Amino acid sequence: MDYDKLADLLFPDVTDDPDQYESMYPERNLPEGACVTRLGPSPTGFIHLGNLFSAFADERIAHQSGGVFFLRIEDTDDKRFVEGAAETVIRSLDYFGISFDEGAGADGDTGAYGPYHQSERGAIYQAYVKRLVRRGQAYPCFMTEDELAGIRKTQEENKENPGIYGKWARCRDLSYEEVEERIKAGESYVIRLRSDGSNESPKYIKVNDAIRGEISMPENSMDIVILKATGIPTYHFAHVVDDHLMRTTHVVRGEEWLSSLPVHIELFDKMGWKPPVYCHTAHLMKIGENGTKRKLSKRKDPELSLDYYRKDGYHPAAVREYLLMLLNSNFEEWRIANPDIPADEFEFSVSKMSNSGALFDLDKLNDVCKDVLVKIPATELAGFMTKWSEEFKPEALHLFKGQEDYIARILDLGRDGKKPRKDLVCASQIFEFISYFFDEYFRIEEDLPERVSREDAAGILKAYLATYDHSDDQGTWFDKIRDIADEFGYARKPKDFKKNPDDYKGHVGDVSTVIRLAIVGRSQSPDVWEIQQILGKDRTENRIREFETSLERA
RNA sequence: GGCCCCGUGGUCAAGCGGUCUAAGACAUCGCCCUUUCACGGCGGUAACCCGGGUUCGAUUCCCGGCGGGGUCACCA
Repeated sequence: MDYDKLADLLFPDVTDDPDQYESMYPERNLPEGACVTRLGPSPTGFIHLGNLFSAFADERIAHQSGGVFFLRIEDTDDKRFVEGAAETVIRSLDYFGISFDEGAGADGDTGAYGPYHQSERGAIYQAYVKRLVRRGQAYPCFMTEDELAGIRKTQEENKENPGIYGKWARCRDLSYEEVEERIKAGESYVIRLRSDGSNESPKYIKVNDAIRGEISMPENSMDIVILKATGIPTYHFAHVVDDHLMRTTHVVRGEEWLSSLPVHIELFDKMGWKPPVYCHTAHLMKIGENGTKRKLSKRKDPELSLDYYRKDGYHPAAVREYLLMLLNSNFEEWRIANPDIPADEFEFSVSKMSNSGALFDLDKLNDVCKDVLVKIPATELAGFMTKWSEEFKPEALHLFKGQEDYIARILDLGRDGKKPRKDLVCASQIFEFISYFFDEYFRIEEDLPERVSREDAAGILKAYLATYDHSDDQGTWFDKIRDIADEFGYARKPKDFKKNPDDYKGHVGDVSTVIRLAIVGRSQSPDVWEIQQILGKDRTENRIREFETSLERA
């Protein structure tokens, strides 16, 4: 068979010498040890937690080493195309503080290694495929879908390995004439790799995965499709060509790719290129309905969607912190030792990445949020609340927009000192947490303490109002409450009550709870005196009065 | 089913042949602090999947089971 002739028949218009691309996209001029990574999302633009997880790793590996992190849109499947994918991806990741150095962008590509949309790289792929054909390492295949399905069926029945190899690769050795004839007849065809691997007695290949160490697998023996009937390459081929030409040094991807690694290794080998360092990450898991771990699925699990966290108003810095914890097992300990250093200064290491699937733990995320939010200045959080309500709680926007100073004072309640309060988790929770500051949301949510009668409560409030002086300092203020406790037969100090419970109706805590109830509508809140200072004299007195009259009325 | 990955408390995980009567964090329980809650402090419950080897000695190495996950497309 004259492969040159076959190559020209298949690709009459392709005249490019693929070697020209080697000089068009030379080795990157980077310092020793700098890594080049990439994110290659399909163009649905939908970024989920798994992508984010992987993107953090990519970003850290590149930026920590002084390398390059770029975005390549992998739109080789026209069925999945969505307009404006690059913008969506960039926006989603930017929200979490991840930025690209080059690649696909909202306003076109930047960088010298493009195009960064696979759909625009047709000429490059074709040139290399043509060369493969010329070398006899790839061939056209005319098998129809039905034929393929039939093969699979017999293979299954005979318990043979499924796939196109050996005798099943029926188009492997077609004559030039037959190929020419079938093309003329308008038959559609794909280009398959002519694999050198043996299906019966495969050699084993060893690959050093940066996360998993040495893994050994049977070599590839399948004549996989490298160019679809549409002339567009499959993922496998595009990955090999692109990551070589774009000079990617580290490929971070999910472990679902592990099983196609032999294909990629053979492809790199046939192309005469050195494969990148592979980093196969474990999947994020969740507990399924049957109580077992399973991969998070983007169709079934809302918590995989980034919008899920945006809706609840999880702060990006917290999500980032949490994901970093899952990504690198020693991050958490580092964080405990270095509570105030930016996360970027943590020395990320690929080898410390977990190789078993981590269960997503909302409790842990919430806890991380508390620690992260307590370090964010209140004014910044106030702005965050405005943005969040703009998108997810528009009916409450007026409470935040333009009110940032007021909100900041509220959010700062009890956050100073060496033991700051940590009650802020996420925007939706914060809204709920501070809702009593908004008159339209304020209401009495809980009952009086058990030890306080309705009459006593009304009396306590009356007495409180009578002695209330908005300019009292905190000490004076609470002394007055102790006096009221005394007056109504409650112990001035809880300890007195504990010692002699029969001498009192309760203790000062019960009395202050009544006041707290009047002011915030619930029995738990930050310091009431500070709340009153923010609320102001009038609103404070009004709330006391209103609760008192409501108690008397009933 | 073939192939591959993974297997330490409820969860995330240290451990890389003896220092393991197995660290830490979250969750949980109890106590302390305290006008409530939160914070903080102290303490408790709780784990090396099973069976064979190798070894003076296995959580750690090897093999076999078992369990979980992934993958076997002209999808990525």
